[in-house]
Amino acid sequence: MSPTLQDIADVLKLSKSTVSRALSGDPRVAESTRVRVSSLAQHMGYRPNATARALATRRTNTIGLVVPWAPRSLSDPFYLEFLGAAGDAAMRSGYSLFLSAPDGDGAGAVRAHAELADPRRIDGMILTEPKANDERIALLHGIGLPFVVLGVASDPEVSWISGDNTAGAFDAVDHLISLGHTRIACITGPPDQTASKARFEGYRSAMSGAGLPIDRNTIEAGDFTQPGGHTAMRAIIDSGRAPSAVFVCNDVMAFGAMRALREAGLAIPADVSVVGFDGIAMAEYVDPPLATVNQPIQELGRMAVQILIEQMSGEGGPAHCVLPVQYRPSNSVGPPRTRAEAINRG
Amino acid sequence: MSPTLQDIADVLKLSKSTVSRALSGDPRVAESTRVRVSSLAQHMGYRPNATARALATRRTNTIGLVVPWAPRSLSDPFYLEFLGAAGDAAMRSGYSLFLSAPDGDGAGAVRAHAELADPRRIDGMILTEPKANDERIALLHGIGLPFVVLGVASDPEVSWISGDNTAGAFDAVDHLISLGHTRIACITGPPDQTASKARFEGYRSAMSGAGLPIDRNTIEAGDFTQPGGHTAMRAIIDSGRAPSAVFVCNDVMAFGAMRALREAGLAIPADVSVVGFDGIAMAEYVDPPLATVNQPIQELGRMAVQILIEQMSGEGGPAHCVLPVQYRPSNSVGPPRTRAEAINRG
DNA sequence: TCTGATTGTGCAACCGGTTGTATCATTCGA
DNA sequence: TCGAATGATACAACCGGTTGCACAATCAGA
Repeated sequence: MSPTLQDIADVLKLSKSTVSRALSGDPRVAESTRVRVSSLAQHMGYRPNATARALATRRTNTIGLVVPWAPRSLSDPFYLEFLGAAGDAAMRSGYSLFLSAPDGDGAGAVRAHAELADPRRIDGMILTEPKANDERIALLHGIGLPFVVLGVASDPEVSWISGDNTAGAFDAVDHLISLGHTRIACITGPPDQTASKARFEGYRSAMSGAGLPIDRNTIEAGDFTQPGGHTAMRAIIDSGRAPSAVFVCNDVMAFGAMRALREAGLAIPADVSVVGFDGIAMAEYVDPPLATVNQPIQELGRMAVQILIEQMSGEGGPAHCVLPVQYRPSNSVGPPRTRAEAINRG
Repeated sequence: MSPTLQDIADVLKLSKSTVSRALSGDPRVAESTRVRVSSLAQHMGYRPNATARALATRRTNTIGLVVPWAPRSLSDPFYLEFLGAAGDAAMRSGYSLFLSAPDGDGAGAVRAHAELADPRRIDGMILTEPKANDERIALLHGIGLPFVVLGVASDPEVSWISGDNTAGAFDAVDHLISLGHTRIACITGPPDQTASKARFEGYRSAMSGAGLPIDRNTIEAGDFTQPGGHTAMRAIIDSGRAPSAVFVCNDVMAFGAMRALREAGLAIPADVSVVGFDGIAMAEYVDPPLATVNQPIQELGRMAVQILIEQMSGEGGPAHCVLPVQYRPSNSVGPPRTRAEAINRG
């Protein structure tokens, strides 16, 4: 058993309250006592029991994070990077990370949030993949637990942080348009997620801004996974006239789409240009390197923790934070092939 | 504030001990009382305070997991998948996951383990990326915290679980040899990690089993990251005679190596065959699809939790578990090009 | 010498559960 | 009718910290 405050107090013939105060730097204890206590504590290898402290202070110094693991997150490096950055930032601020990985999207996820939030294991929570009318947000509001959403929440009372989805998507699609593409497909994420909508909105706005029509046959909903991107791309190819470019709402789906294009004998970018979204490390390592919209993933993780800590301290109102993203062109995009265009038009 | 046992007791004019026993199904409370208590608890939305319970029972029902985030883990989907599976398995067994993501490999990581283990926040720990004489293992042993290692530990007292690194590497290299390759390079992981050594041993054993010499110039140590694989492959290419195949000790490095090969104008697999290790989802989506050794990643996660739970229950001795892996050929490997061989020999 | 700060420490309650043991009211056998 | 066995519940200690308040000791000023 590791030593307790009482053990130290016994040795020094002090009370445990004095020992507690000495270790916490309370100015009321004499300097000499503080020195004796802290050196003995050091020597005995004393470490405060986090559970007992949490019970007494009603603060756990722990942040909860729920990463739904199906179907998306498990296969998406975006989350690991976010997780790592958030965990690191939390640690630097004296917080730990409590992770829950429910294997479902619906009721299971809601239950997971409740089981994390309600037994007061955590002081605050980071919520990922928000949906339009998200049950989980209502739940946390009801419990009164501070939280921050990774993504955009419609309720102005809710704090959130997000990359600039719409602007990033706009820039990417605008670049395609500037290269001369007119038939630009789009593979979206799950329609109920706010990030999907925002990115699609950027696409839509760039297209209509250039006076380009949107062909329903070139819009497919994916699920943010490689197989999802693959299936969606295949559906677009099979639907008839192939587009000369495709904007995919995340990198992982873009990888699936690239594979579908290769399988169909279409060259990238000669036949079809591909752009992704997120800027995960892997984008630079596929062939050709994937043009994508760089999100400041680590910054998102750090800021999410920072905002959450502010929320937990009770100061200030809800924070809404949009971080700039940067479109990064690469060899997966190029001008449309005139010949292909001609064939398509024919 | 959510209601406590005392609140329920007050309403029903019972003592909190009776309420506690009623809710835990103690046979000593009358059936009628149990019904009254549990229906009121339900109605009031009672949820036991996990902290208080942990303090009283000295069990936190929590498993700690330290994922060092630099340089490797952040960029490696292997860990996210493992994490998800472990988290899910833990949840099903009534445990939660405590995550720590120190940003360093050395002292920082040791400290992170200590800070997680010592304040008795957790009942057990999963330790990743073991090294030859791992300080962290000694630390946990000293504290007396049950733990399981993801990877092989040399101390027979320590429980561990691992894919069959040596056999997997052997099979992969043996396949290359059977295709006619004789100059086979190897990009290893960090030399101090046991997984690196075991995989290299499989490589070495396949080579010597076939009577093939190992050229020092074709062995490079990487760091399990894409850039690391890229740098290592470039070093091998620059060292003089290019190999006709390369065995890379994890998939992520293999992606980096593939890029280096492309940059050097070498075709895969026509000029150089490439094999990875891990079997992450992304391996199927690069071009050409990467031949790799499939690890049962989710199974590893589940089993790690299971073994740990056994350790925590105190039953039985240490468990050592090797899960079979499966070499999966793909288009990134092919027979050596005769012409290239001829040039190389010349 | 007495009063009143000032300083350093101890006491005890509290956080919200769990659990060993005592108490009380029945019911049963003799 | 009495004592013992049984069943249901209450009491109180405990887990290991934190914290409000009381109290003792020291010291300066009157």
